[in-house]
Amino acid sequence: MTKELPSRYDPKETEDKWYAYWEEHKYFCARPAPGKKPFTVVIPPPNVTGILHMGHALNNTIQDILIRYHRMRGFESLWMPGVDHAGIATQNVVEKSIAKEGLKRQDLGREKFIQRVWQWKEQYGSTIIRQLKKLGASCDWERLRFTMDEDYSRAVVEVFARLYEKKLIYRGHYIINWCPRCQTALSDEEAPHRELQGSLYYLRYPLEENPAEYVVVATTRPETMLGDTAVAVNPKDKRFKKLVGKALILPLIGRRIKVIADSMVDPKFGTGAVKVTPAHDPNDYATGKKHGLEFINVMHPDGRMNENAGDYRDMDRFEARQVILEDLSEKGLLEKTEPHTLSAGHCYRCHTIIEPYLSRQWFVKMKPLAKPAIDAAKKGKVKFYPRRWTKVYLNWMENIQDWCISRQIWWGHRIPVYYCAKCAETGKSQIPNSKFQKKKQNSNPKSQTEEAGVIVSRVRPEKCPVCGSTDLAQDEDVLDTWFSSWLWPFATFYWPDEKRAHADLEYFYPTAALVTAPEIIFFWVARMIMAGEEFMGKAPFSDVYIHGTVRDIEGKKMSKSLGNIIDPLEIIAEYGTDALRFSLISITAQGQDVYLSKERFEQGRNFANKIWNAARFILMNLDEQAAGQNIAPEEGGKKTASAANRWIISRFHSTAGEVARQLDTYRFNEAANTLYVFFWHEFCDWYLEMIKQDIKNPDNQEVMMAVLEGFLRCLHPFMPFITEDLWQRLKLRGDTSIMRAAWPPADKATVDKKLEKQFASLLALVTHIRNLRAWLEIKPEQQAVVSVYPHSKAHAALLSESKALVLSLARLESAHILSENQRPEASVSSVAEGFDVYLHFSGLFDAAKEQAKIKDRLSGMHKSLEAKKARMANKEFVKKAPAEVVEKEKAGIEELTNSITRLEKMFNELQRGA
RNA sequence: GGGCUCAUAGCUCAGUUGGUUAGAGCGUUGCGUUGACAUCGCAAAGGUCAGAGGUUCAAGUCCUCUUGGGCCCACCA
Repeated sequence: MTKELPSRYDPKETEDKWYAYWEEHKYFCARPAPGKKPFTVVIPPPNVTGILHMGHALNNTIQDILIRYHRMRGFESLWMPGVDHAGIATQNVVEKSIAKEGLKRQDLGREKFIQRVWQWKEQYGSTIIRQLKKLGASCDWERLRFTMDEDYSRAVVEVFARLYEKKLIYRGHYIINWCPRCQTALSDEEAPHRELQGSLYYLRYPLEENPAEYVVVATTRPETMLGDTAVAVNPKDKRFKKLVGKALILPLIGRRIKVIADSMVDPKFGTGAVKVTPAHDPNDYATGKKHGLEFINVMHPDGRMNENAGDYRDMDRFEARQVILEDLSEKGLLEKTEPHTLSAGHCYRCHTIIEPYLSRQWFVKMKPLAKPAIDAAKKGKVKFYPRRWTKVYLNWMENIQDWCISRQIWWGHRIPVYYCAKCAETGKSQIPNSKFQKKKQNSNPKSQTEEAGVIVSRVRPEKCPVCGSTDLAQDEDVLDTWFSSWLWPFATFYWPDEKRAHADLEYFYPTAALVTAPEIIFFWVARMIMAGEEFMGKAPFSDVYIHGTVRDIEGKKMSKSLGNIIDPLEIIAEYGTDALRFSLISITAQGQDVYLSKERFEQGRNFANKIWNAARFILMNLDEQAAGQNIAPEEGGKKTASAANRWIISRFHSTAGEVARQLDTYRFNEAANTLYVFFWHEFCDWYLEMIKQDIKNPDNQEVMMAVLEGFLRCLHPFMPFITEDLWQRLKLRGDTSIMRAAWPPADKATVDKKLEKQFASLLALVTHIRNLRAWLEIKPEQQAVVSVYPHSKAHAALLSESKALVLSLARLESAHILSENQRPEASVSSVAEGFDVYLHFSGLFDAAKEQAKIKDRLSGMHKSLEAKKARMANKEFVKKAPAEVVEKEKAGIEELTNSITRLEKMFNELQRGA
């Protein structure tokens, strides 16, 4: 079995091979298992147009670690994968692709266009899945879901119908966020505000009775003045008191508009007089409703001015702005222009400035849905990691606005609403069909009334249930993509199809943890909690882990347009998947953004190589007899006698326990770091170096192998490929894959803290000797001689047991053990914790230099000792600090005093000698 | 306007619920030994934990303020 390995780890040799092996053996599959606890994670479904970026890489590595870790801990671990149809994004991509053929979607028509989208999906839609597999994601691929699948769509329609029946969905004319480029309505979340450098324009509106007088209004969007139907002032504003009720002539259009009084106007802003455009501003809309103003829409859906815009008709909104300003200026009606920073909504898909636009849309009434979801977070049924996101979540939930869910695009779930032309004409409404609905209606007669001719149906109705007409037309709009995503944790289990869903949904829902980025909290996390509470009666997950945003080294978000992208697939090709995963994880502190540069991945690659070479070394030196033994560190610890072996076994278990604790609390970077330090520095730099010269010793054989094997299991969730590969080469245990092996159990019996501490002092002794050697420039090949005086019997015992180790680690010919008051001639001295050490040295060296060195150390030690003494002298400290801490201080004083005494003695001896 | 977050070694960052002389990676300096690894080893230098005040026996860690970055939310036309 001991085959010669190359001296460098080559990820390309292992990754695809082992991934195929795992898939073939169905190790990723999870099925309800009685007696086993489930551990479920649903993937944040990437967009079907997605290609793997660093954000995905981080997000999915975290999930994979959780899943693999829990799988090894004996949970039935399910990672549910899937892809999101991403309405607007996908439609945009396909529109771009047909544009190459000179086609617009309108040229194809709805049906053909949607066919093209499906074609596109068949061709490119699995890219992201392939890439996730490259990343090592251990999803149960047999369950792969797509939000536009027939089953999934059924859930979407069901949810729409239920909410409509509960009167939580309604249709209405409101100001919504409109993207003139995508030509669709957007929810508030889809139109994030960005700051802009703009101007505040002061416009003069002449009085009807005396055109020489005017009211000055300030605006940032002068083109909307074409739709003005009033000017508002604050009723308490003395400046305008006499103008209220008077008429103004709207310039350029010539419309007669009134001056109205409304307390919402801030007299301190601008001129104190506000133009009111009820069809193009949410505030003005409210004012318009309140005062019964006219709503005049002046824009086409594509952002050009419409027939109400007079001479500006068909100009783009920004072009119209310029021309209007010129025209006003010409007429002397542009008083002044001031620079002004404003914030405006931007389309989250195409970044176009959105237009507040009056249109008829479908909405979800959110307040009733939010309530249980707020409770869930407040009662700790849903916990955020880091905790601070709870506040962000609650703040949003408590101020939640109704959700605009209709989109004027073609790719998505078509709204399950049908209109009966005949009923609309005659004004008959759909007959309420559920008892619940009736009750609600009665108890709240003011709730919205049924609209005539509107039929909401789970299946396409043959004829109108009211009048029997077959003249039915389905709503042209589709639903917001997030209206399907919010059902993800249960719709993926075939809800509401009870037959199909039952066993899985029962077993795997609610899920354990959701892993996502902060910008998704409102879009998705909050809404999933609401949907879970509403339709399942339970929050969909108990933990939400929010990781940081991946940024470039300057802190900028990675984006194509900035050209600062680091492509994870490139990193995989260059450094390997394990390196990518490990490096990403080790720099991802809980809740902090990740600042990334390519060099960061060297650390991961180097670590993989280090592991590879340590394993190579062990395999090369393994006796046939020891090979194939079924030894785990769990068992190995009790058998072995040598201090070094007991030490490394104890350290291994301490490490495993610590890593488990860190993973259980989502401290991934700390877990990665703990494993790194243990393996590299303790296992390789110290332990393997210790046993090197006695490597054929059966105890050593057993322990080095056992610790390596156990370590590989601990590391597997982080670096799945190299760990599997080496584990297979060791073949120590009966399992067929490291994935099937158990995470090392936390066995406190094998952890010996006292031994660990004592052993550390032995290692410190070695470091001291090496330090002296380096200081005296003793060549490595030159074997030195030391004399050591141990401060206690325990130290003496440990030293004599492990003398051989010290000799080889410090490259010594011999080490004499001294009794008190012996100082060898021609030596240079130092004091380690628990030992005086004298390095025999007959060459030239400067005693003064040595003294200076000792003095330097002494001053540091004195400072520390004084601090400790002061603490112990403080009665409050002794009284109030925990006994453990006081004990520690006491021991520290003793130790320090001892060391100081020893050092001072040396110092004085040197003084005398000089 | 409200909220969150960051400031620790030359650089990039860790540092659990306060508790030895504050850590890592990279970089720097010196030395490299019987072939696991130069993608390596050994040793070393380098920090008044942004500033000021407070709470506490004890503060990098908790509180307040200041300075300077970043982010999110909000209907200032």
